[in-house]
Amino acid sequence: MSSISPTENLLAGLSDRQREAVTHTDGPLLIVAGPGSGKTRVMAHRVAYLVGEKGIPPWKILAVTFTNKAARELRERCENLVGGGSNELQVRTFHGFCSRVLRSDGEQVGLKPEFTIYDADDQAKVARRILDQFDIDPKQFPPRALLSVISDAKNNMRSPAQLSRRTETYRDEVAARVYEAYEGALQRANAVDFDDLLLKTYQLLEGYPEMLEKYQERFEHLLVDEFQDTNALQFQVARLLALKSRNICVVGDPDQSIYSWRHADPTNLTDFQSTFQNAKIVTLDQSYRSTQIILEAAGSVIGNNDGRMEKNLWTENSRGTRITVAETYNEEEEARLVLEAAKELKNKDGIGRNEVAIMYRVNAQSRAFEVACNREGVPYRLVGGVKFYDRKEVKDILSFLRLISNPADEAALERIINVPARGLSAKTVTELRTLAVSHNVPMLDVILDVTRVHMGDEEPRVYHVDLATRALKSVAAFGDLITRFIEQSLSLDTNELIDFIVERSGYGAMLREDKERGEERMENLQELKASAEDFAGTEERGQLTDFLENVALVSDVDGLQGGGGIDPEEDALTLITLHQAKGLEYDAVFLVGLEEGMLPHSRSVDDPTQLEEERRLLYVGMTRARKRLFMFRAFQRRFRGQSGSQMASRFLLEIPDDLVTRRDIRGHDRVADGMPDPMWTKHVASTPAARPATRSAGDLFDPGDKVRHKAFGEGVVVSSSGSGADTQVTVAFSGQGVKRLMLSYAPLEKIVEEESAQQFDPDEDQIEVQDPDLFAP
DNA sequence: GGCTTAGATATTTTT
DNA sequence: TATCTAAGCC
Repeated sequence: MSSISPTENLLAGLSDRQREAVTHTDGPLLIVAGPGSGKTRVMAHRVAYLVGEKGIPPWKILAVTFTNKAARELRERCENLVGGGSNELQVRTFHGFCSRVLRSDGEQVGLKPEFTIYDADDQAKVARRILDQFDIDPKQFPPRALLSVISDAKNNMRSPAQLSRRTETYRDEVAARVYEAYEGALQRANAVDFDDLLLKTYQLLEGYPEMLEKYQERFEHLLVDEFQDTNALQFQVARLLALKSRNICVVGDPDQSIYSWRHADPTNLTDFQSTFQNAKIVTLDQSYRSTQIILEAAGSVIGNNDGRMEKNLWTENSRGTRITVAETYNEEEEARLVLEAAKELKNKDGIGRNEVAIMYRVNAQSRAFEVACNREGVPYRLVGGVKFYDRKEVKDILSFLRLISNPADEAALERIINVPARGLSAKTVTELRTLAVSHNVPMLDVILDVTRVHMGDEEPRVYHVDLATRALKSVAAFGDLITRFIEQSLSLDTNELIDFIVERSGYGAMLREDKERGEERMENLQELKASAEDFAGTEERGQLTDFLENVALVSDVDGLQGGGGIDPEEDALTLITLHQAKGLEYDAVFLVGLEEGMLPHSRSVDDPTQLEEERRLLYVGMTRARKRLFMFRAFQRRFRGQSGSQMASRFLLEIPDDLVTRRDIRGHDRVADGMPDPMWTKHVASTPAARPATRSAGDLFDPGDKVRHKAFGEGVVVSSSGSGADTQVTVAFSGQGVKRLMLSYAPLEKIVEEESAQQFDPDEDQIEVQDPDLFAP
């Protein structure tokens, strides 16, 4: 314990606003925290203040975050401030907290304590099976889409019956039927999906007053992080917990709400204020992170969103360097130039690779950067990618564990019933399943019934299984295998159990057969074993459930790096999606792919609401940067094997010119070169007079000219912009709509008089300035 | 029962 | 381009 007064110590380095947020401990509090305003710091100090100054026991404080990473970080910072006893502090993710509640009190809502948490894969499998049963064509009703309707329903707290009552289309009706069957399947499997964790917790608190009281008594203070990304259910759970004490503190930034597609509902911020009347509002708008220029630019972009909770970020940091906006030819060059710039940052500005991130809208964009990094020998860290627990072999062995822990877990059973192959065909499995469904018992019960008789039990079978002797034999063998596993699970630590399963199930033998990837897969299983060792030593069945819960809820396993894992110490560039970048910061940030269709994403452009979310996404990206920000755009991009060219992102036009340095393909300052800048050329017809005097290929296409394109047929030029190789031509094709084409790539013919025309070679990289006379009749 | 192949399909994904 | 699924074949 420090000799200085704890409070003095705690509040010392805080701004007035931050201090206000930390010390307002009675009643509801809303902290609107801009990027880089020190919100984690405030939350940690608040907890420390509650414990140290207000004498609240740590176990009576519940802090909920969205990610495990955020939870870990907050916990660590609290522990540093609070010291002893802080390990009883409840810092959890929403789902982690709910899971905890349901493990101890879930019986009330129909859950046994060993319930399984189904992941997206399991859900899809359940849905597909139901479609099969109902004889619904999965092409017409993709399982994903149905699951999304189900998820919507759950998030609106609607039961299958309620959903079916408000169906409007045939699709809704199908969804309602599938929903009902889906719920039945999960119920039978003693399983929940992620939405259920929240929904069932809500139902528990809402429907059982003694439960509500218990948890309200337990948690005197509640903190909720990233409040702008909470969904309706999460808000309801938080609301119920805090209804009595009213000691609830939520922290969020509506401008960083980027998960509405996952039911996040930013109106929770206003709902919060009406639910908890007289909530104090503290706005943290001083950034300790970014330069003035970066903040100004980000501010002017986000300023284009309507109905915002106005908030002007400011900083005492230096003005900083202008934002570099660069345009490249294609994604390859984009990658090359980004790496070049990163190298320069390292050499000239002393910004190491660890402090540099490349951020993009969609995962597929990482590819060009990976290729370039590999070619140049630049180490990189790819965030995301195939997760360790998503690997096939890991999932397979986990399914054995799940089945052992929860014998009703049907998704697990079906995954491994015939892996490795043990003579249980799809037909056999269907027979077993049908029987199980009709008797409303877990499939494993039927299997074990067959096994029992097969092993010589005199008593006749309970279920009438209509299968050939050979199949029955296979079923019995499998049942026997699982029985042994369950027996072993009572005395073995989970890591030992994994060994036992791998060997006895034949999985190990199967991997040893596989010359190509077997070794690698076996190594992954060794890693799985290693991760289970952390849980060893406690009561066996409990440790198995804990381990499985951890696997289900804690997807980002650090220490379990798997493939592509890079030593955290290594000086490597970070490749990351904009979504994943939330909450992180780097000295230098490269935002790439700033084109219409990419950012904003093409699926968002015709919905103003979604468009605003795209803008927030860019805002999040921009505000990750401490010192330097680069924004890249490619003229042409290969996407799904096809290349096409897009206009520059509209968002680029929202950044004031005086905050920006523009560079062209060759890295030249465009303005200095006196070149017209296609990126800033608005998409309107240019008058001949506005074009540069120099004759170039671009001038060959004037508005009104007739042209022919290999794929699109004949059309009329609407406008052209840029010059030389950079020329873009907009053409209205009959029946094909208006297309924007890169002259140097588009196989575009000009129709002069009758048939005389010039064809540009689409494979030519650079187009030479053509003599216009060539086109004379 | 498992392998090969054609055909379709394609944001973001904290849990 | 890559990835997945269903169907087709041995």
